[in-house]
Amino acid sequence: MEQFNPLQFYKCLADDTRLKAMLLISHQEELCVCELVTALELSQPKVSRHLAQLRQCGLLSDRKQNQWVYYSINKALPEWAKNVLTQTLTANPSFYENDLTRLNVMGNRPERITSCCN
Amino acid sequence: MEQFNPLQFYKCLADDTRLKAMLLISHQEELCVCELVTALELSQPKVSRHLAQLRQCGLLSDRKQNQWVYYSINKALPEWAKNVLTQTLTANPSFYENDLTRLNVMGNRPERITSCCN
DNA sequence: AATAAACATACAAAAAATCATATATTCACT
DNA sequence: AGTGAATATATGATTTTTTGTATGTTTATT
Repeated sequence: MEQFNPLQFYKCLADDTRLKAMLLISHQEELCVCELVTALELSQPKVSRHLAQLRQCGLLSDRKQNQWVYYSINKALPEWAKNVLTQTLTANPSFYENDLTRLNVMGNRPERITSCCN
Repeated sequence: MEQFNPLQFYKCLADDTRLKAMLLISHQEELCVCELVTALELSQPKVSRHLAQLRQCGLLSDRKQNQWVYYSINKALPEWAKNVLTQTLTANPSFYENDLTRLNVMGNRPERITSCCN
Protein backbone atom coordinates (compact mmCIF):
# COMPACT_ATOMS: atom_id res chain seq x y z
CA MET A 1 0.00 0.00 0.00
CA GLU A 2 1.49 3.26 -1.20
CA GLN A 3 1.23 6.55 0.66
CA PHE A 4 -2.44 7.06 1.53
CA ASN A 5 -3.84 9.97 -0.39
CA PRO A 6 -7.23 11.67 -0.18
CA LEU A 7 -7.93 11.55 -3.91
CA GLN A 8 -7.52 7.81 -4.01
CA PHE A 9 -9.67 7.49 -0.91
CA TYR A 10 -12.53 9.43 -2.48
CA LYS A 11 -12.25 7.56 -5.75
CA CYS A 12 -12.82 4.43 -3.73
CA LEU A 13 -15.99 5.89 -2.23
CA ALA A 14 -17.27 7.21 -5.56
CA ASP A 15 -19.03 4.05 -6.64
CA ASP A 16 -22.35 2.75 -5.41
CA THR A 17 -21.16 -0.79 -4.78
CA ARG A 18 -17.99 0.25 -2.99
CA LEU A 19 -19.61 2.96 -0.88
CA LYS A 20 -22.40 0.67 0.27
CA ALA A 21 -19.95 -2.16 0.96
CA MET A 22 -17.82 0.16 3.07
CA LEU A 23 -20.81 1.39 5.06
CA LEU A 24 -22.24 -2.07 5.59
CA ILE A 25 -18.89 -3.41 6.74
CA SER A 26 -18.47 -0.41 9.06
CA HIS A 27 -21.88 -1.08 10.48
CA GLN A 28 -21.41 -4.83 10.92
CA GLU A 29 -17.72 -4.95 11.95
CA GLU A 30 -17.04 -7.56 9.30
CA LEU A 31 -18.82 -9.30 6.45
CA CYS A 32 -17.93 -12.08 4.07
CA VAL A 33 -18.33 -11.85 0.31
CA CYS A 34 -21.46 -13.95 0.14
CA GLU A 35 -23.19 -11.77 2.73
CA LEU A 36 -22.40 -8.69 0.69
CA VAL A 37 -23.61 -10.40 -2.46
CA THR A 38 -26.95 -11.00 -0.77
CA ALA A 39 -27.22 -7.58 0.86
CA LEU A 40 -26.33 -5.68 -2.29
CA GLU A 41 -28.13 -8.00 -4.72
CA LEU A 42 -25.16 -8.07 -7.05
CA SER A 43 -23.14 -10.76 -8.80
CA GLN A 44 -20.31 -12.42 -6.89
CA PRO A 45 -17.55 -11.37 -9.32
CA LYS A 46 -18.71 -7.78 -9.18
CA VAL A 47 -18.65 -7.65 -5.41
CA SER A 48 -15.37 -9.52 -5.25
CA ARG A 49 -13.68 -7.19 -7.70
CA HIS A 50 -14.73 -4.08 -5.77
CA LEU A 51 -13.64 -5.57 -2.46
CA ALA A 52 -10.26 -6.39 -3.96
CA GLN A 53 -9.90 -2.77 -5.02
CA LEU A 54 -10.82 -1.51 -1.56
CA ARG A 55 -8.26 -3.84 -0.02
CA GLN A 56 -5.55 -2.81 -2.48
CA CYS A 57 -6.18 0.83 -1.68
CA GLY A 58 -5.87 0.13 2.03
CA LEU A 59 -9.48 0.73 3.05
CA LEU A 60 -10.26 -2.87 3.94
CA SER A 61 -8.50 -5.82 5.53
CA ASP A 62 -9.42 -9.42 4.95
CA ARG A 63 -9.05 -12.61 6.90
CA LYS A 64 -9.70 -16.08 5.61
CA GLN A 65 -11.56 -18.62 7.71
CA ASN A 66 -12.52 -21.98 6.25
CA GLN A 67 -14.11 -21.29 2.89
CA TRP A 68 -15.03 -17.71 3.75
CA VAL A 69 -13.18 -14.45 3.40
CA TYR A 70 -14.19 -11.77 5.88
CA TYR A 71 -13.63 -8.11 5.13
CA SER A 72 -13.34 -5.39 7.75
CA ILE A 73 -12.26 -1.75 7.88
CA ASN A 74 -8.47 -1.55 7.88
CA LYS A 75 -7.39 -0.65 11.41
CA ALA A 76 -4.39 1.21 9.97
CA LEU A 77 -6.57 3.72 8.14
CA PRO A 78 -5.68 7.34 9.00
CA GLU A 79 -7.91 8.77 11.70
CA TRP A 80 -9.39 11.40 9.40
CA ALA A 81 -10.51 8.71 6.98
CA LYS A 82 -12.08 6.67 9.76
CA ASN A 83 -13.91 9.77 10.88
CA VAL A 84 -15.17 10.41 7.37
CA LEU A 85 -16.58 6.90 7.24
CA THR A 86 -18.22 7.21 10.64
CA GLN A 87 -19.80 10.56 9.78
CA THR A 88 -21.12 9.16 6.52
CA LEU A 89 -22.48 6.07 8.19
CA THR A 90 -24.37 7.81 10.96
CA ALA A 91 -25.69 10.67 8.84
CA ASN A 92 -27.06 8.59 5.96
CA PRO A 93 -28.92 5.56 7.30
CA SER A 94 -31.46 5.62 4.49
CA PHE A 95 -28.69 5.20 1.94
CA TYR A 96 -28.09 1.61 3.03
CA GLU A 97 -31.17 0.60 5.01
CA ASN A 98 -32.53 -1.72 2.31
CA ASP A 99 -29.22 -3.55 2.11
CA LEU A 100 -29.18 -3.93 5.87
CA THR A 101 -32.67 -5.38 5.80
CA ARG A 102 -31.72 -7.98 3.21
CA LEU A 103 -28.70 -8.88 5.30
CA ASN A 104 -30.82 -9.30 8.41
CA VAL A 105 -33.29 -11.65 6.75
CA MET A 106 -30.58 -13.63 5.00
CA GLY A 107 -30.61 -17.32 5.81
CA ASN A 108 -27.57 -19.56 6.00
CA ARG A 109 -25.12 -16.91 7.13
CA PRO A 110 -21.75 -18.39 7.98
CA GLU A 111 -21.10 -18.82 11.67
CA ARG A 112 -18.23 -16.79 13.00
CA ILE A 113 -15.78 -18.75 15.01
CA THR A 114 -14.28 -16.60 17.74
CA SER A 115 -10.60 -16.11 17.23
CA CYS A 116 -9.65 -17.94 20.46
CA CYS A 117 -10.77 -21.26 18.97
CA ASN A 118 -8.93 -21.15 15.65
CA MET B 1 -30.59 20.69 -6.42
CA GLU B 2 -32.06 17.30 -5.73
CA GLN B 3 -31.88 15.42 -2.44
CA PHE B 4 -28.26 15.46 -1.28
CA ASN B 5 -26.83 11.98 -1.38
CA PRO B 6 -23.45 10.66 -0.23
CA LEU B 7 -22.61 8.88 -3.47
CA GLN B 8 -22.98 12.06 -5.48
CA PHE B 9 -20.96 13.92 -2.89
CA TYR B 10 -18.06 11.49 -3.14
CA LYS B 11 -18.21 11.43 -6.92
CA CYS B 12 -17.67 15.17 -6.77
CA LEU B 13 -14.59 14.69 -4.62
CA ALA B 14 -13.18 11.88 -6.76
CA ASP B 15 -11.34 14.08 -9.23
CA ASP B 16 -8.06 15.84 -8.69
CA THR B 17 -9.23 19.21 -9.98
CA ARG B 18 -12.47 19.18 -8.03
CA LEU B 19 -10.98 17.94 -4.78
CA LYS B 20 -8.21 20.52 -4.83
CA ALA B 21 -10.63 23.28 -5.77
CA MET B 22 -12.87 22.33 -2.85
CA LEU B 23 -9.98 22.29 -0.40
CA LEU B 24 -8.52 25.57 -1.64
CA ILE B 25 -11.89 27.27 -1.45
CA SER B 26 -12.44 25.85 2.03
CA HIS B 27 -9.08 27.17 3.06
CA GLN B 28 -9.53 30.64 1.53
CA GLU B 29 -13.24 31.20 2.22
CA GLU B 30 -13.79 32.13 -1.42
CA LEU B 31 -11.88 32.21 -4.68
CA CYS B 32 -12.64 33.41 -8.17
CA VAL B 33 -12.10 31.32 -11.28
CA CYS B 34 -8.93 33.06 -12.36
CA GLU B 35 -7.32 32.51 -8.96
CA LEU B 36 -8.09 28.81 -9.20
CA VAL B 37 -6.73 28.69 -12.74
CA THR B 38 -3.45 30.09 -11.44
CA ALA B 39 -3.29 27.97 -8.30
CA LEU B 40 -4.08 24.73 -10.10
CA GLU B 41 -2.16 25.52 -13.29
CA LEU B 42 -5.05 24.38 -15.46
CA SER B 43 -6.96 25.79 -18.39
CA GLN B 44 -9.82 28.17 -17.70
CA PRO B 45 -12.51 26.02 -19.37
CA LYS B 46 -11.40 23.00 -17.39
CA VAL B 47 -11.62 24.80 -14.08
CA SER B 48 -14.89 26.44 -15.03
CA ARG B 49 -16.48 23.17 -16.00
CA HIS B 50 -15.56 21.49 -12.73
CA LEU B 51 -16.76 24.45 -10.67
CA ALA B 52 -20.07 24.37 -12.53
CA GLN B 53 -20.45 20.72 -11.61
CA LEU B 54 -19.67 21.37 -7.96
CA ARG B 55 -22.24 24.15 -7.92
CA GLN B 56 -24.88 22.01 -9.62
CA CYS B 57 -24.33 19.26 -7.07
CA GLY B 58 -24.77 21.73 -4.23
CA LEU B 59 -21.22 21.76 -2.90
CA LEU B 60 -20.41 25.31 -3.93
CA SER B 61 -22.22 28.65 -4.11
CA ASP B 62 -21.22 31.46 -6.39
CA ARG B 63 -21.61 35.20 -6.35
CA LYS B 64 -20.87 37.54 -9.17
CA GLN B 65 -19.04 40.81 -8.58
CA ASN B 66 -18.00 42.98 -11.49
CA GLN B 67 -16.29 40.72 -13.99
CA TRP B 68 -15.45 38.06 -11.41
CA VAL B 69 -17.34 35.05 -10.13
CA TYR B 70 -16.44 34.01 -6.60
CA TYR B 71 -17.03 30.47 -5.43
CA SER B 72 -17.45 29.44 -1.80
CA ILE B 73 -18.58 26.36 0.11
CA ASN B 74 -22.37 26.15 0.08
CA LYS B 75 -23.59 27.14 3.53
CA ALA B 76 -26.56 24.80 3.11
CA LEU B 77 -24.35 21.71 2.88
CA PRO B 78 -25.30 19.02 5.42
CA GLU B 79 -23.20 19.17 8.56
CA TRP B 80 -21.66 15.75 7.97
CA ALA B 81 -20.42 16.86 4.55
CA LYS B 82 -18.94 20.04 5.98
CA ASN B 83 -17.17 17.94 8.59
CA VAL B 84 -15.80 15.64 5.94
CA LEU B 85 -14.34 18.61 4.10
CA THR B 86 -12.83 20.08 7.25
CA GLN B 87 -11.27 16.77 8.26
CA THR B 88 -9.80 16.34 4.80
CA LEU B 89 -8.47 19.87 4.72
CA THR B 90 -6.71 19.78 8.06
CA ALA B 91 -5.33 16.26 7.73
CA ASN B 92 -3.84 16.61 4.24
CA PRO B 93 -1.99 19.92 3.95
CA SER B 94 0.64 18.47 1.65
CA PHE B 95 -2.02 17.52 -0.86
CA TYR B 96 -2.64 21.15 -1.76
CA GLU B 97 0.40 23.06 -0.45
CA ASN B 98 1.88 23.69 -3.90
CA ASP B 99 -1.40 25.13 -5.10
CA LEU B 100 -1.58 27.36 -2.07
CA THR B 101 1.94 28.61 -2.73
CA ARG B 102 1.11 29.52 -6.30
CA LEU B 103 -1.97 31.33 -5.07
CA ASN B 104 0.03 33.29 -2.53
CA VAL B 105 2.60 34.50 -5.04
CA MET B 106 -0.02 35.31 -7.65
CA GLY B 107 0.03 38.91 -8.80
CA ASN B 108 -3.01 40.91 -9.89
CA ARG B 109 -5.52 39.17 -7.68
CA PRO B 110 -8.90 40.85 -7.83
CA GLU B 111 -9.70 43.08 -4.89
CA ARG B 112 -12.67 41.96 -2.84
CA ILE B 113 -15.22 44.61 -2.19
CA THR B 114 -16.89 44.06 1.16
CA SER B 115 -20.53 43.25 0.77
CA CYS B 116 -21.69 46.34 2.68
CA CYS B 117 -20.54 48.59 -0.19
CA ASN B 118 -22.23 46.85 -3.11
C1' DA C 1 -12.04 -39.04 -6.29
C1' DA C 2 -15.91 -36.42 -7.46
C1' DT C 3 -18.90 -32.60 -6.43
C1' DA C 4 -20.16 -28.26 -4.65
C1' DA C 5 -19.63 -23.81 -2.41
C1' DA C 6 -17.00 -19.55 -1.75
C1' DC C 7 -14.07 -16.54 -3.73
C1' DA C 8 -10.69 -14.44 -7.18
C1' DT C 9 -9.16 -13.07 -11.61
C1' DA C 10 -8.72 -12.33 -16.75
C1' DC C 11 -10.46 -10.29 -20.87
C1' DA C 12 -13.10 -7.91 -24.04
C1' DA C 13 -17.15 -4.90 -24.39
C1' DA C 14 -19.85 -1.14 -22.81
C1' DA C 15 -20.56 2.93 -20.32
C1' DA C 16 -19.12 7.01 -18.06
C1' DA C 17 -16.08 10.70 -17.21
C1' DT C 18 -12.75 13.85 -18.82
C1' DC C 19 -10.50 16.65 -22.04
C1' DA C 20 -8.99 20.14 -25.69
C1' DT C 21 -10.64 23.30 -28.59
C1' DA C 22 -13.63 26.61 -30.35
C1' DT C 23 -16.92 29.96 -29.40
C1' DA C 24 -20.33 32.76 -26.77
C1' DT C 25 -21.45 36.08 -23.07
C1' DT C 26 -20.79 39.74 -19.86
C1' DC C 27 -18.53 43.55 -17.96
C1' DA C 28 -15.05 47.30 -17.78
C1' DC C 29 -12.46 50.61 -20.06
C1' DT C 30 -11.28 53.77 -23.72
C1' DA D 1 -18.48 51.53 -30.74
C1' DG D 2 -14.43 48.78 -30.09
C1' DT D 3 -11.20 46.07 -27.33
C1' DG D 4 -9.85 43.01 -23.79
C1' DA D 5 -10.43 40.35 -19.51
C1' DA D 6 -13.16 36.92 -16.99
C1' DT D 7 -16.16 33.32 -17.33
C1' DA D 8 -19.36 29.76 -19.38
C1' DT D 9 -20.74 26.27 -22.53
C1' DA D 10 -20.97 23.11 -26.64
C1' DT D 11 -18.94 19.36 -29.24
C1' DG D 12 -16.49 15.53 -30.54
C1' DA D 13 -12.45 12.79 -29.23
C1' DT D 14 -10.01 10.37 -25.79
C1' DT D 15 -9.32 8.15 -21.53
C1' DT D 16 -10.90 5.82 -17.52
C1' DT D 17 -14.02 3.01 -15.17
C1' DT D 18 -17.26 -0.46 -14.89
C1' DT D 19 -19.35 -4.57 -16.39
C1' DG D 20 -20.61 -9.50 -17.90
C1' DT D 21 -18.93 -13.74 -18.76
C1' DA D 22 -15.90 -17.39 -18.46
C1' DT D 23 -12.65 -19.75 -15.81
C1' DG D 24 -9.36 -20.81 -11.97
C1' DT D 25 -8.36 -21.90 -7.00
C1' DT D 26 -9.28 -23.46 -2.51
C1' DT D 27 -11.83 -25.81 0.94
C1' DA D 28 -15.40 -28.86 2.62
C1' DT D 29 -18.40 -32.83 1.91
C1' DT D 30 -19.77 -37.25 0.28
